[in-house]
Amino acid sequence: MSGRREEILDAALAIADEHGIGKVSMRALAERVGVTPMALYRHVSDKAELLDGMVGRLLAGLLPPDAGKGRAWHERLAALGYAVRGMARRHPWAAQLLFSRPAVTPDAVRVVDLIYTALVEAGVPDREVPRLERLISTFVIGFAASEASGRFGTGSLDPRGRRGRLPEGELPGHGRLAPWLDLPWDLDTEFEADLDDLLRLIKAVAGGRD
Amino acid sequence: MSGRREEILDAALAIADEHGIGKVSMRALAERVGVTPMALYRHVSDKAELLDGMVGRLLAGLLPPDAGKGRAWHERLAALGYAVRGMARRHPWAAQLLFSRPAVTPDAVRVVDLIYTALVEAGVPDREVPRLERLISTFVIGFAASEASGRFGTGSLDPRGRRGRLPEGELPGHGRLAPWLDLPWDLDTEFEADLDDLLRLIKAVAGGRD
DNA sequence: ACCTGAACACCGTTCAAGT
DNA sequence: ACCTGAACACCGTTCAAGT
Repeated sequence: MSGRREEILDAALAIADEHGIGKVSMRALAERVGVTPMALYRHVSDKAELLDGMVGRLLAGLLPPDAGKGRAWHERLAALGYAVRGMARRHPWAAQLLFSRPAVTPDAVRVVDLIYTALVEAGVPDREVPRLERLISTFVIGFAASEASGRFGTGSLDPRGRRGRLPEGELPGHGRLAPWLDLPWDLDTEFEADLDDLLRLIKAVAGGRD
Repeated sequence: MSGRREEILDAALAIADEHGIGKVSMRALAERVGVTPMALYRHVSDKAELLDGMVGRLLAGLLPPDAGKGRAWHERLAALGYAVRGMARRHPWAAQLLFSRPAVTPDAVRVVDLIYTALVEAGVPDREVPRLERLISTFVIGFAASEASGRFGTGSLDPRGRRGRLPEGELPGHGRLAPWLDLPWDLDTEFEADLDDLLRLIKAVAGGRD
């Protein structure tokens, strides 16, 4: 509709990408658009609605143009997973926001529908499909948010520091796994292995019951 | 150490539980403690450090006093999962914060160690244990955060509203699953089923390779 | 050691007024 | 229809000063 609203969302995305979501204020945004803060409220009802609009923009870019036609269900699911993670890496501020609101915009519903149809095609019983969709999307968004926020740490340094803080013997697990915890690890291959495991889980639900 | 710091954290938790995390400001906190805002900086270096301290408090209450001695690995994992979800239900503001910082406090490391030892006992190959720990904790925290923030919607009303927004035929998945989407659903049994599926996944990794 | 007062550089949002 | 100015009720944090 209004080209002004799109211009405002463009500017908000630019600020978030350049300086972090914390710098996206109505005042800073207004200055970037070249207008008074109050003028924004003509095109956006709220700051919350502004953030929703920003997330909506990213969701719109998530779907493959052909919806993955001609590819197997597990390829379509994996592609979507990689797309979400890639989006979170390009826009680290976005992952946290995905947790805050239900998927009600048209683009978000389309993404959910893509997962539904893939799960149905995989042979998951109809009544289990919505639950598995939430399981998968929760994990994928959670992984993206963890990565973006630094919850996964940086690798080799962290575990070493952790073991140092508590007395030996109080952390038997860390002690036994020490050789693996000291190794640098790669989130790309980890995410790949996680998606593999989730596909296996889907197949188990598809084949194991009903 | 300083009893003053504990008093400050108590007050911050009380404000967050009563009025939401958004009302936890240095100024409001100071007033509740009965002191000037600046006095807080003697006991807390930062607002970020204050939030870390609040999360630390909750993590300390998460571990079973006996570390689950005498119970099977899958019982210990499930108990921890329910504990995390319960915590997020009592303190809805906390789940989002768990995503923001790596688990480096002593209590957080103890929780990670509990999962490590359970996975080792389950027969998961050592080198896969850290990855599976991250997979499980990411899902559990993600579920808790989704529930606390309303990402999962409220049930019956939401899917009906969703389908209405897009033309028929554009959402084949929603169309097929309509009977299940209109049903009210229960997050308690959903979380139980999810944990079951994750335990199955763990067993598959434990038995299937290496 | 512990706390205060005043100040700086910010917020989101309302409301009446301008063109 | 669209934008502005001034104002209200807030923020986190620094810094010099008090006891």
